[in-house]
Amino acid sequence: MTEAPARGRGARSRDAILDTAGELMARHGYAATSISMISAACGLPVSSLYWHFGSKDGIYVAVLERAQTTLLAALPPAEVPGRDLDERLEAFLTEVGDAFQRHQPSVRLLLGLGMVQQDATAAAVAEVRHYRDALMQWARDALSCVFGLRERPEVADELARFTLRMASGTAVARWFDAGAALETGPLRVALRALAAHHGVAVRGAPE
Amino acid sequence: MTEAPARGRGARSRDAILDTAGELMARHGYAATSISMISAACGLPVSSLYWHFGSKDGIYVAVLERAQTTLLAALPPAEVPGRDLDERLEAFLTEVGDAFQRHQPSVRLLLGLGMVQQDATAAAVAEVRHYRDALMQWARDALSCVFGLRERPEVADELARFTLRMASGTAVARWFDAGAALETGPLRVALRALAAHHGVAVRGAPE
DNA sequence: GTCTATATATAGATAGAC
DNA sequence: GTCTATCTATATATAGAC
Repeated sequence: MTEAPARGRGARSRDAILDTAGELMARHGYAATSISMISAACGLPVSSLYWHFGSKDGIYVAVLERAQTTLLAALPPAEVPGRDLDERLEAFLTEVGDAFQRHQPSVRLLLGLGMVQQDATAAAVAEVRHYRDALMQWARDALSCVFGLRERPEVADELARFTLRMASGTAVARWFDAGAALETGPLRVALRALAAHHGVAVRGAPE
Repeated sequence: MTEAPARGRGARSRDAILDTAGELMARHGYAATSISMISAACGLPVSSLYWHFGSKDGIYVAVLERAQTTLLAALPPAEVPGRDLDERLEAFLTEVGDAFQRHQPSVRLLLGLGMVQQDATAAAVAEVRHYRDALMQWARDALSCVFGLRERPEVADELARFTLRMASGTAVARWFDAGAALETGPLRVALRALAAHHGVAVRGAPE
């Protein structure tokens, strides 16, 4: 969206800046991360940061943009494999749990916007909204595939919302208790029960 | 913990400072809220803020402390009323949903610490940990009462964790979509299913 | 594209009169 | 306890040589 990601000398600097900025912002938050901190951490002078991104907010937007791209690109296809519901549900939960585990910094970064949303640029907010929408749609599609909900979009919607909120809540828990993982076991039971509650055929009781 | 809350001239100022500081910090986050902003918003000079709280961090701790006290005091007794499981579960969910709705700023404030945790004082972190622990214990006790889990503490634990994570996730959702409420309907279905999954007697199928 | 040097504003915090 | 005035550090951002 901003520029091609892989080129000569300047592009490497660009990436280095985004790497360290992302790491620092994920750890300290946007407001608490200063340009000088980023400069010191990545070795390039402040003026270079401004040459590349124009402003602190520009860096922020670029960081979010990249985190979003990375995270969305890593999502598996919404066509969850598996011949029956149980296999697909298992595959879905494994994928979600893994992605959640692998992309901790991105998740943190994107969640963190909440605390600065009021001050953030329209561009930054839009970036995160887009990310959120894309994630939601993916979850909806994947769950629709898992439970066969092509005719019941509102159910797919509820299940997706449920799943994402549980994931967000777990991310929050991780702020206090590093190492908190997405509990896919209870989530599986809950999703099955919710589907069944809406009259979706769920071969075999949850227990 | 810091001083008596209701006295003459100075105490009113103290409260005014905490009110506006809490509001600003809940909206912008800790780092993005400056002493001068608070001073301007509440009318008292910066030196008064320092006289009362010593430092910006002191204000933060006091704000968290008060938010915690308020929130915990508002929690209903863990002895959830109701003659059968369904009545108690309903009462529990209503209470949680209401508290969640009523105390939005406190929740936001306490969640927000996550983003500054790395830099925050030990005192601030301890404050939030204590809050979190108290909330968790309350949920555990209440759910234990709802489902009759005195002999199954690990199940009560799982249900409480599940509930709190869902609540946290919903708080996050509210950052993007104001007006997002705790969906007690799906939560009820999920909790019943989880209890049943662990062999707890849950008279009547969830649907 | 990267560097040194710097402009300008505001941050957190204090001094001391009242 | 509250005020005005101020110290010092650091923030974002720019200028201009290389």
